[in-house]
Amino acid sequence: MNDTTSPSDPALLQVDAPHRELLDQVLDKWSLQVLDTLCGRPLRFNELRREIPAVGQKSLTATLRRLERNGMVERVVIATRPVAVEYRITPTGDTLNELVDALLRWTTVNLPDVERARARFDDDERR
Amino acid sequence: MNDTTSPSDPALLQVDAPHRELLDQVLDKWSLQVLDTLCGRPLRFNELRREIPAVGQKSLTATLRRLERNGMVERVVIATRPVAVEYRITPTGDTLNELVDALLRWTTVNLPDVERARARFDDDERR
DNA sequence: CGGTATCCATTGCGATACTG
DNA sequence: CAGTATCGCAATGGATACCG
Repeated sequence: MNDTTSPSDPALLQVDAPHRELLDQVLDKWSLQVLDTLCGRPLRFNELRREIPAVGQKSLTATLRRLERNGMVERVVIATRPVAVEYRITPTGDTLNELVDALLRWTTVNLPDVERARARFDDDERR
Repeated sequence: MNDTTSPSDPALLQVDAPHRELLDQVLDKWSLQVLDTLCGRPLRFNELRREIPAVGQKSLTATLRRLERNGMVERVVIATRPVAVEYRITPTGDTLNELVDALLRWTTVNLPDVERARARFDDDERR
């Protein structure tokens, strides 16, 4: 109806397209939570772990490195002893986070519909 | 600055939350492309395969079933012989697709920044 | 504290063969 | 045509141990 949302070029979503690769690197399993948790206040590595209890150390490190490489978070080393490391979201990361919030709002709005659809589907499968 | 985008409740993104589970089921590797390809015109199973060459038969079937179960696409069986099956996006699926387009626009806008960030990161790693 | 290195179980997914 | 079934490999990611 409104066509402010229309690019929809399927080519950009193909697995080898750079646009798609970026989405994969930045919307993966843990990135959503890291981005959202980091939004507003910077956190240290272990603080972040506590905020996201389900993530393993290895995965969190990998996620942070990937987000840093893509310019979504900034890694700040504070040279105390032992070292402290602070992660903070970048302006670009913030714009991404707004879209993540939009996704979250979408789930909130549509979850009831979805659950009805699931119930119908599972019921039809039974017979 | 504008707070029309602010729910940002981290709990909703936790791995076990229903909101998060929905996102996972509907934004996975192949769903984005299927949704986008189906947007506008319904397609048959093999037409869809041709539109998304990289997807295997098994994965496409699984993706379509999942999307159907969540009410994002509708599966219409046309009783010819041999049978024809048509997949079409639902109104709910359409609202999701608009968000996918927003993500795509985001990558288009930010890809230059991202590539600079990557170059800087990779360069710093070298030394 | 903030990681890296290693091992190992699970999962994802393509290729292939077969069916109503 | 539109799937289902089975196999096998590669990658994901958790658990654990160790380090500057």
